[in-house]
Amino acid sequence: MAQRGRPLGYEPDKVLDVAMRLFWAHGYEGTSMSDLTEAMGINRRSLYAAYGSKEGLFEAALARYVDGPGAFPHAAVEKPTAYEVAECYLRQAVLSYTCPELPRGCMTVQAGLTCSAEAEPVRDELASKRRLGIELLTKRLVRAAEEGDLPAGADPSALAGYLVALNHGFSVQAGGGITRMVLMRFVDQALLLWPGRPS
Amino acid sequence: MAQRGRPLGYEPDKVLDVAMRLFWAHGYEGTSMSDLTEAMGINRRSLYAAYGSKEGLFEAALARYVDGPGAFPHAAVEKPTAYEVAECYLRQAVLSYTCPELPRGCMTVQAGLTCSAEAEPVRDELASKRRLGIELLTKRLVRAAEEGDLPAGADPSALAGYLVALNHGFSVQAGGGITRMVLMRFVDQALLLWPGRPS
DNA sequence: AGAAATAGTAACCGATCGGTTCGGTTACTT
DNA sequence: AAGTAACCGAACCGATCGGTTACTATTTCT
Repeated sequence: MAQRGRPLGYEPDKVLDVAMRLFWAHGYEGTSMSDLTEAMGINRRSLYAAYGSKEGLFEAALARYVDGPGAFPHAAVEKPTAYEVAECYLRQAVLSYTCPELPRGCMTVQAGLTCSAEAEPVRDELASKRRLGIELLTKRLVRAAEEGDLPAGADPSALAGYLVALNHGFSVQAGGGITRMVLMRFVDQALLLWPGRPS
Repeated sequence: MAQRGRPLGYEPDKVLDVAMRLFWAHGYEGTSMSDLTEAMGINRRSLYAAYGSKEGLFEAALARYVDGPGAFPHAAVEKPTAYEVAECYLRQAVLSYTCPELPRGCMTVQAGLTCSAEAEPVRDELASKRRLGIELLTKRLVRAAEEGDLPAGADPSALAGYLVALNHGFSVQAGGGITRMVLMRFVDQALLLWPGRPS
């Protein structure tokens, strides 16, 4: 049973990528439907047929982000030692947030920290995504503590929150124009302080 | 020469405080003129007579913020040792960002990380204010290094950027609903790692 | 060939955006 | 009493907001 009716006139992955970049760079409320349809090269009606609403499109774009440019934390927690997890997490964050081909910063931070009352569901969804990041690192560092990979008495969940705070701070700074080279020096500094390292 | 004509029907400090809180909680573009006039309890005309434009009002509100709730970095850099500077800076940040009587987070982070093209001057002004925070801490830590208050070889400017990144990350997390108690544990963790401390 | 299904386009919807202008009123100084 | 300045609500500006209606175009199935 082949597909019936007129085939799509655009490539879904490509136009969703365009939407992701717009929301990432200008935020949910800072991006208008006209901005989107113009940049995506598709008609308003086609967009609504595919995603139902602006919020629906945003959710699809956000999903694409966390599965693409924002997926590096999942790679980081695969590293064999806690130090390597922290190093990979922070360095990949800075590399991603200052990639010349992408908007600056982390989409989950940049796209909607605050908003009008109408967009609160979007803001809350972003906050929820950020909390998932803390949980991901917490689980990994709890395991590290069990494996004796952290100094005795170190608090895995506090360390996870600390790393994520640094990450989000780098997003803010990258969005504000701080360069990759400078941010990487901040990372070097943080890694020098990692527990168990000579200080 | 005393004042002539009818006196102001509102208290400038109080209505500006209301505007500050609105911009802080909902961002520059997430706050409409109708939101502002309604909450401030003054007429649209009076608002334009006093501040000229929405952007003018925002600038006044932002100035009030950095001179009020956002002034704690200036107190922190007065502390006698680098460690006390860091401790005061981070703890006051978390206390301020989770104050029950105020919007969550730091206004310079929350009020406009991203925006539509029309509001770029506001976004850039906020980024500029954040850069001033890095400079303030850098100057203080350079002095600390000169005084032998930091381990030999420590990089004052990188440490400053690191502290500010943590600060901004705490703002993001506070805005996302992480509680004061939890954030303070993240601060404890960061302070345990401060260079020169036993790890 | 023709019906069914899906995607296309453009014009249009009411609501709201930031900002302005309108009289007309009120309060204080000289 | 005269003059000055700030108050008020409301109506209005063009533009844009997110979302929809009516209609046309292209494909596959029967």
